[in-house]
Amino acid sequence: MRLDERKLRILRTIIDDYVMTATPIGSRTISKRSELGLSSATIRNEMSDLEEMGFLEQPHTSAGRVPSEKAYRFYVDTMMNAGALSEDEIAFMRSYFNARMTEAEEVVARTARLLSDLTDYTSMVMSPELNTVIVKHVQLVPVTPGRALAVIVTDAGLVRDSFIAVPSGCTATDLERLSNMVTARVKKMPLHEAVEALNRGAGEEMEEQRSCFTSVADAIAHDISREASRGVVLGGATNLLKHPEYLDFDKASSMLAILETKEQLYRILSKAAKMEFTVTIGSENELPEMQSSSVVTATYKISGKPVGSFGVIGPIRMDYAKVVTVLNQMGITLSAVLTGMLSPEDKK
Amino acid sequence: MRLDERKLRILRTIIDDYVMTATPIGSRTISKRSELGLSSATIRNEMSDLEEMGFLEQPHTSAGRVPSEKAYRFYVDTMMNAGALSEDEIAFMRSYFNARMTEAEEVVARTARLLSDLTDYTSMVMSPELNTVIVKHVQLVPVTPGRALAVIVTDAGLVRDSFIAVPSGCTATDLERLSNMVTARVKKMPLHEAVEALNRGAGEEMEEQRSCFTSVADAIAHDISREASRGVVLGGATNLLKHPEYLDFDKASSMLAILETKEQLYRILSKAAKMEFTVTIGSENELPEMQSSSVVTATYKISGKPVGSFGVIGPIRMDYAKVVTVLNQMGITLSAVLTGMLSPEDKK
DNA sequence: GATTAGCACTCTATGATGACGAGTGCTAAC
DNA sequence: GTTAGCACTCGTCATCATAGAGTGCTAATC
Repeated sequence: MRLDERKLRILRTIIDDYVMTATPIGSRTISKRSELGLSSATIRNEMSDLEEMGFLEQPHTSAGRVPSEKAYRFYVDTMMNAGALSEDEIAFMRSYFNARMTEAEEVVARTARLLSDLTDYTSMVMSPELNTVIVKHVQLVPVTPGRALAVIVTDAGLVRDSFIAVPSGCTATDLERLSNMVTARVKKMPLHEAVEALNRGAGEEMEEQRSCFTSVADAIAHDISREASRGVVLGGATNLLKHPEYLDFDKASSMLAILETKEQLYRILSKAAKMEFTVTIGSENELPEMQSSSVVTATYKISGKPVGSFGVIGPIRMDYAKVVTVLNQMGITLSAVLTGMLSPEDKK
Repeated sequence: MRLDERKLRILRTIIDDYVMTATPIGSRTISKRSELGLSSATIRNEMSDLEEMGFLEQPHTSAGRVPSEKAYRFYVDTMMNAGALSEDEIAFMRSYFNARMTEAEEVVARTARLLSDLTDYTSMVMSPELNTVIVKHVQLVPVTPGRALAVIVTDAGLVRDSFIAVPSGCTATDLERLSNMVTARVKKMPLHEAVEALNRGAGEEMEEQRSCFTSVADAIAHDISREASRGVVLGGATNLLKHPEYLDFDKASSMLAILETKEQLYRILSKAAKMEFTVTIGSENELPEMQSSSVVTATYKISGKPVGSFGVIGPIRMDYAKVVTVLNQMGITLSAVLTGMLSPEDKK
């Protein structure tokens, strides 16, 4: 059977309508709504065909029909035209990030909020991945006699810090000298290489600071490994409850549990970070608990280099066109904001 | 009417039972459960009295009875014996905080998790309040030519940092000098005084670094004001859904919305931080959305100085005795962990 | 040949009805 | 003061009938 122009228009109308109303669509509704000027009987025949082809499903005999996952997949792949946001909307998005923001974490949090507000779905944003980023400078700041703060500055201008223990005999001057030594050691290395370099052990040149040295190495390694659990920020988790598909108690509950632990989300976003866009519909998701939801993701960049991803989670009946449009614009805006914020002097 | 020993025992049995089962308790149940050896008819009379006194309520004529808010209040104030956790449980709690943790934020996150796991309610933990804490040292770390990281070290060993903009002409040495100047200026001041001192403007001694100086002041002020939104960590938000009182959709939804924004929680915890313990039952809560829930909070200390609070949120039908016991022990453990972590050499 | 009107059929949602059971309050007996 | 007994209340649950939405099929129409 061929999927001719008329069938396409009918399918699109059904999808659009169902995305809005979340109730099965009957032939009469389509007959009135679409501009085809066909009677409900004709539509019925077409819908019957579409069902046979796997694009529609009937919850039960006397209900209307509902788009299948295959229909959404088809819609996303070939029918959807992802428009652009209006000037006003883009301006609004920009204005959401004000100049006062100084930390990447803050930008990430705002992004999550904005995404969930704009789409009415739940959003998730992975904070920038720094492994590919290059160490520029390490500074040890004395805190109490026994401890110091290790600040690791990277080329993109992002910063990681963590506490380390130092021998209590260490003076501020010692730390200063140690900072310089460590910096000399790891300068221009990507983070993970820097860890290795430090683990390789202290050279003879810093015999007496050996224990400090290993502390720094440990701290960095620890910091990187911890990233998994802290790297995802959620927005609008309660938006889930706005959609009738989550009225089912167990569904809502298991979904919220997944959102809460964040580890799964981190996995999803990490995987998605490899592609500019991903749309994962229902059973295409790996997690069983997510197979009645859909996930759309996009990536963002700093100075042209992809460093993280973000996305929304919602029911399979999702307004994919709108979501893709918003995510697309958000990727552009977010990349610009981060690039501008972190390296104001080298906007390319 | 007097509240004699027998009435007390009956009331306690009803509360205990209701906390477990969440279903109204009938006279027959009590007659069997309690060791008083009384018939259901007698219990009925007593329950009728208790209802007249305002301790019990009937959802409808032919249901059992349910403790009123007044009953819980009375229970918490006079009947409850907050036991202690067993050695094993305390050991478990301790083991949850391992030695590798270096940042207060991480301890806070673990605490939230642990609290919600132990109680089955939703927990919230406010991260340490540093306003009362004294500035010890300010260090500026160069990041990119145009910006630096201002690290503020306090006497308790806690650290705040934020980015600031600096004139691009500034060299590392300039920053080093500036660090020393700023430190000299604000040393031994509480954070908010330090802000004022910095706002008062640069002295003549640092004419040329004036703009840096105000940047630092701004950054600190900004940092403090931002505390409200980032200072609360949630644990086990989905635990809410475990309790039948939140089966009502609107209730669950509005509650989750409150949890999500966190600002209200910050307000609650700030207020509660003034008292060692608080128990707020149902309509005693200020927020209308929370009047069908209860909140129990406690505080924690660093080196004997109260610096923050934490608590749980659950249905009015809460196991107050257990919650208070857990919070109490958690306060002790958390204080010890933080004190030990941040100033290992001055455990008092 | 495509389209449509008409109609029988299916299935859900809704609301009414009645039996059941849990629990109470009261009275009279112990 | 306590308890057995009983009538009464009220919510829950299952049953049943009805209305309405939607379909598939057939026959008539364009």
